[in-house]
Amino acid sequence: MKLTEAKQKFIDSWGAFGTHWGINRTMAQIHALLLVSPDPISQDDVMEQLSVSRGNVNMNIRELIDWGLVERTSIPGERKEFFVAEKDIWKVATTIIKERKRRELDPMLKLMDQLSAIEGDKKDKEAKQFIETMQGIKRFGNQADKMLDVLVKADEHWFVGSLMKFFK
Amino acid sequence: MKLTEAKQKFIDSWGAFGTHWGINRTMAQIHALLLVSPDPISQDDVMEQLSVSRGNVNMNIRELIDWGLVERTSIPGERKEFFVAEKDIWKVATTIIKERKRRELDPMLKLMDQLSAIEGDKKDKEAKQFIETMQGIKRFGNQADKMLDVLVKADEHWFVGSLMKFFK
DNA sequence: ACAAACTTTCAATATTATTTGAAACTTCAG
DNA sequence: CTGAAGTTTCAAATAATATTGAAAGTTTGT
Repeated sequence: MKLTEAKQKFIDSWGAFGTHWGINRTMAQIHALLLVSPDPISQDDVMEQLSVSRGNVNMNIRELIDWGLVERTSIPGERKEFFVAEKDIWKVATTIIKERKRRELDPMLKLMDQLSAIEGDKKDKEAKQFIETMQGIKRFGNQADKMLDVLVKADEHWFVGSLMKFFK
Repeated sequence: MKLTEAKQKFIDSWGAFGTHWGINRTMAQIHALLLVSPDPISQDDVMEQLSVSRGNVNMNIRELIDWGLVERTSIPGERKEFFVAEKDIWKVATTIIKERKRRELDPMLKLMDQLSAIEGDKKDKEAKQFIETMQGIKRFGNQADKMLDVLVKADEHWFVGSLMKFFK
């Protein structure tokens, strides 16, 4: 396979992969493009290479920056803005974990707290089952939360070295 | 909060949560409904409680069964089929992890293998960076894969006991 | 074999999510 | 201050995805 073809395939697949995880295709594709671009690229570059509109590129790059996966940068002598993606996959992954935890897991756990505090007869089968389910999710979520916290704070080498041994 | 209200809130939130993770809203809602139903329920029950069509319920229940999260069951004396969800959240989570690993992570790693085997000059900056990125993803993915394998095979008690200590 | 009860399928339709593009806004050099 | 270069916004258009519902298929009891 030739480099250009491989790049295209990576961008397409990363985009498809994203859609399975609730990330919009274009955002994932822009991320992919930036991941395989050694040098900073501009909005116009992205527009051209992915054939998407200026507005779309602008919005999605903004979101990627918001996630902490992409940075603005400038090139001396150029008026335009350029962008680069974090290339270290460990950092990319921990950033994503951190953000999704904050945006989705944490609020979900807060909700479980509310929901397991319903008023009503604990003898009622429905109520009993409901409270148990909510608490089960809460307990599990808290464990996952703790685990991910440590994971995110850990250094890659420590993780790969000590922890991976643990994971056989 | 009253039980009925709490149930509804849970179903809605589980549905919204699902959409952020690439799972369609109705499928997640049906799952939620089954999670909080102590007894098996029929397609008609789901239709009524969620106000969705028979076809929709049928398709989404089928998919939930395919994922291993829901089971068909029958009630003596009843002609209809009834359904129950796995209630143990640990099992639910490991099932989902197993399935998504198989459906998404494994194929992605296979692709990375192909893509890091491009022909071309390793001196070329673009090619070098590309190969490095692909291998980085592959390495990370393999680690995650291994870790999730152990997690999935582990027993909850072992996990919570021994491993959680490790995760401070 | 018949028909009632129930389940499945899928083309048409509705809904939701994404994308466009042109106008408004900002920045900067001269 | 002016206008060219660049960026952002967002209502409208489009595309992707999910849902409906009626017809076809299946199972079961008599």
